[in-house]
Amino acid sequence: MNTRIIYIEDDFDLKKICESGQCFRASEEGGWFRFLTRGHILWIRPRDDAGRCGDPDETGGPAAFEVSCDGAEWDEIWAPYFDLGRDYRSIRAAVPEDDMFMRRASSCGRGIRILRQDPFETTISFIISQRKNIPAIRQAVGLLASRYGRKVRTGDVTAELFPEPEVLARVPEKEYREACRLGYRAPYVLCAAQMVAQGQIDLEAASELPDGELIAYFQRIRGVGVKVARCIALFAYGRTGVVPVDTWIGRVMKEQYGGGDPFRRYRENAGIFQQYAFYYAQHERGLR
DNA sequence: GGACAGGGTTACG
DNA sequence: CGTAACCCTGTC
Repeated sequence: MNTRIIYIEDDFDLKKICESGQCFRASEEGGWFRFLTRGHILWIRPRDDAGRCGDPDETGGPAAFEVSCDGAEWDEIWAPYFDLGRDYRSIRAAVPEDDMFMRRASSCGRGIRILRQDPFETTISFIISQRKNIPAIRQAVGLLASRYGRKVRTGDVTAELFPEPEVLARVPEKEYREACRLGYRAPYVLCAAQMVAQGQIDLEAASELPDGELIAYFQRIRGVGVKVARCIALFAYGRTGVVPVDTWIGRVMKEQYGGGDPFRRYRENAGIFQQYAFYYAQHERGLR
């Protein structure tokens, strides 16, 4: 594989990004991380063993990464995908002294980025996510990709891209139920794919809408409620002020803030802190 | 191997 | 506005 070296100055932790629960098809094999989006595949690994993860004082210079793509593809596809135009280090540094939970959470989640993912993939993935845990979501989304996605090849390794709306719109609901194990979500997925394929949902035009209207627009899809719509806004359209409230975040609000909303004060970065809090809550569970 | 919860949403009362 | 039902998978 032809590779080149790129440098990243800001927070950037591949493992945490994979685990952060926004993307369900990223993977790690033999030290290489694989990401997929919009017909592109990226293999990336830290150049030095520790990478940024092992930099406790945050004063180190840029971290080096080996990547499979050329410079143009990095700039056009992957830098926006990883939201590299945003300074997460400054955002973390601005947490007030009084918010100890968020100081711990953002420190623990340092390196996470809010990915700018494909809107169709994000919509389908988060419809599937309801009442599932992360391993189960990965399984279901992977099944869709392996059955209906176009294959791409890098050397002798192949991967399946996320399927096109037109393809998913023509799959019988029965097949979603029985072969893809989607259960009651089967009609939701079919409906969403059909609305996108037929242009009733315009994923391009949606990007022009303000946050509230964008969320309402996606709730027109059956099976998309406020939580999933907010996930789409945050993870596909970069609306970092939007906070999806799931059971984990709900628990944090109840147990750490007496039922109050700890995110509101962070305004346009509230969604980023939501992601730190989500990661931290999951991480704590793992350590119990 | 059974119980329980899991990145919710819809359709009822 | 609260609540049951929805289908299936991980995890203890």
